[in-house]
Amino acid sequence: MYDGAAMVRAADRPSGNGPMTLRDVARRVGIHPATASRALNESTRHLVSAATATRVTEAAREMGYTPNSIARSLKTSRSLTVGVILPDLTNPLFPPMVRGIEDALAPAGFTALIANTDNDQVRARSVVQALRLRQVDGWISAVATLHDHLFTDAGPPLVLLNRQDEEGTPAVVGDDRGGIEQTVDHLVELGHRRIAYAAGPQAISTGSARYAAYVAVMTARGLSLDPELVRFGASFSERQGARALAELLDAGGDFTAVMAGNDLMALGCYETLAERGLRCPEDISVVGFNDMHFADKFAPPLTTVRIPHHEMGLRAAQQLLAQIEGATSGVNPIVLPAQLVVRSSTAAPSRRGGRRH
Amino acid sequence: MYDGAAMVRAADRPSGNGPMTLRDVARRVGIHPATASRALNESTRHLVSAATATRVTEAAREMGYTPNSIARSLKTSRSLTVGVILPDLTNPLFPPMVRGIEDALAPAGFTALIANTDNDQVRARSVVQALRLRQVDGWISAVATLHDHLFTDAGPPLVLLNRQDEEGTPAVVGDDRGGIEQTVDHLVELGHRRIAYAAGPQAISTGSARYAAYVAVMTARGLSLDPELVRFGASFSERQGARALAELLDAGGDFTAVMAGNDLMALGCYETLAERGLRCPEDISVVGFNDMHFADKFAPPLTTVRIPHHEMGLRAAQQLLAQIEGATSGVNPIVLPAQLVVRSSTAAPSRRGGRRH
DNA sequence: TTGAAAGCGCTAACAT
DNA sequence: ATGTTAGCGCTTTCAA
Repeated sequence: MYDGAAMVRAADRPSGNGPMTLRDVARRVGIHPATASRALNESTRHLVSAATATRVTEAAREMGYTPNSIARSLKTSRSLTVGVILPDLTNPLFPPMVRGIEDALAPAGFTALIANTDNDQVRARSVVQALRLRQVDGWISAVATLHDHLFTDAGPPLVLLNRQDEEGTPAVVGDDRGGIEQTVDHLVELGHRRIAYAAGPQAISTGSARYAAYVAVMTARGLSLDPELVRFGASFSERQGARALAELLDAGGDFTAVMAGNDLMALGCYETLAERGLRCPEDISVVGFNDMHFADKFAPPLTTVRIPHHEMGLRAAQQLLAQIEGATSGVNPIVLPAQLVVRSSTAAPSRRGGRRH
Repeated sequence: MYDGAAMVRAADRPSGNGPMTLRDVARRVGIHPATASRALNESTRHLVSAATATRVTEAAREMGYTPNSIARSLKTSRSLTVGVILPDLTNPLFPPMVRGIEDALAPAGFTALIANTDNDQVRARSVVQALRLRQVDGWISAVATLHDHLFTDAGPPLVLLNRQDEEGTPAVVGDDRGGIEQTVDHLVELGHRRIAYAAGPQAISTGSARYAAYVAVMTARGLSLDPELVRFGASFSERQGARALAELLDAGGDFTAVMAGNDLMALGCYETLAERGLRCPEDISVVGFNDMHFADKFAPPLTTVRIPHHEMGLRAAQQLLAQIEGATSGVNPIVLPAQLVVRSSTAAPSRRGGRRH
């Protein structure tokens, strides 16, 4: 029989003097640690008599016992952690997604380990490595670069967030096509016909998807697709947005509205317009993408496409949890609806039918 | 002798089929796992012959061995993780701090576990509990509420970030007093005399510290401290900033400038001004605090006090690491310099010597 | 300098 | 329904 039938030394801490351990609880109740373990775990509680179950839970509570998750992980080889790889936490796009991820993970007892790559391949490798050492049970990645194989070598499951790859990796994305459609239609309704596109980097899936959507929708609406109406940014940044619009203006495409790859690029467009003495929206309308935090606070408040960031994080985490549980991925990718938010950066083109610079 | 003298079965994986283990490496080299452990760990490498050291490191690299940090943690009772408690990740104040924390932690092999409290006491308890279960080796807390005792029960060390308590807990903060001083002097130089204060919540240390600094500096400069020049917000939010300024205007204090508790509140002030048909800075100058991301993009670009967010995170993490190593805390709190950034939300008061509403 | 043995705290297979 | 046994992978005395 287990040695602790008669017990309770001073302060219920028969063993050492560290934190409470399962043995301590078991000894207090006069049972075997394994039984205590069964009583304390939801999934095995039914293996134990109701009476002992309550006695154990009670004792654990009284003694302030908290299970050692490290020991549990070692035994079960599950860390109950998920690695979340982000290009840049300071981009306001991501915090709401992180919140969504945490909200989905917490009820399942999982914790997110957040890591920034800083848009740097080298740093990306090192953070992934660091998290791999921590034995994460799964990955959520929002890093930008296509075709990376950081995770694929037979590691734990991966879900992509706000991006897709070409190998059918499970992914949760916003409806880029729908957002662009609404944007073009909004501009057309205002009277715009020549609509320029300051595209994001084409190596990033959202960049290429949105550009493809622009091409498709413009074509479908019978609008001009002149090459001088499109310029590409090398990254989703203000600087690249500013540069792209500057090039568009220099190309003389004679447009009355410009759609930017995302909100940061739209902000860059604002800068270029200011530099050139052009007004938004009077001279040129600007539309962003993402409806990031504070998009309504800029000058002028930005018309942009809202994608449900929080829900995207939520769904990505749920999808990942399902895979960790062994589910095979269902519909893929999961596409969440986009919604145009009209603010003050778009208006009917000026009477003169074009801008001057 | 250890059983693995003759070894190397297929694929160097004599043991099961999971990931490489220390035993596998040892077996490959023909030594005892303990020796391999010593060879692989920086701090014990000197206990082992240079020859074996290289052979082991070599083998480990070739075999793609990565140590199981869970097992290591169980043995050493150190998780090499730090819990970071934030009120709200979506507040642009925090991502740069998080980056600073990560930058300090990574070289030491530590990982940050980020948790949001959402400004909610209940949620705070639950996230702290969740991280406690993960056996974090230390805490960094930027949560707002004073006098909370979430951590104090003899747990691992705690460093406060961007806040202080009254018990001398190690803390890293910005120089609120210096920032306010520069702000007041800037406004005075522009010609302002009646300067209102839309204060942050006084239960939060930054809120009360900045308000106290306002009182002290105004007094020192011989400026009016009329009660109708001060209103308090219940939180550091746009809504509360808007409300505070509305109340100030209604109180008729006849001021020409308003200092806000932080940038978010300053943004709220913008809203109220717009609602009342007042212009910034022509009618009323506005100053924020923090120089958060995009403060330069608002309408008008916000004059505000920059505090070194990244460095604050860095220093907090360094301080924490030192304590984890057993160091006793040195100078406390660590106060990092603030710097007024003048943009376009401040200007000389209008000729008429006051605002009208 | 290396090997042997023990054990961190927990859970799971097996036995009763 | 409960106890026994073993072991997750590692580090750390202790001995040789």
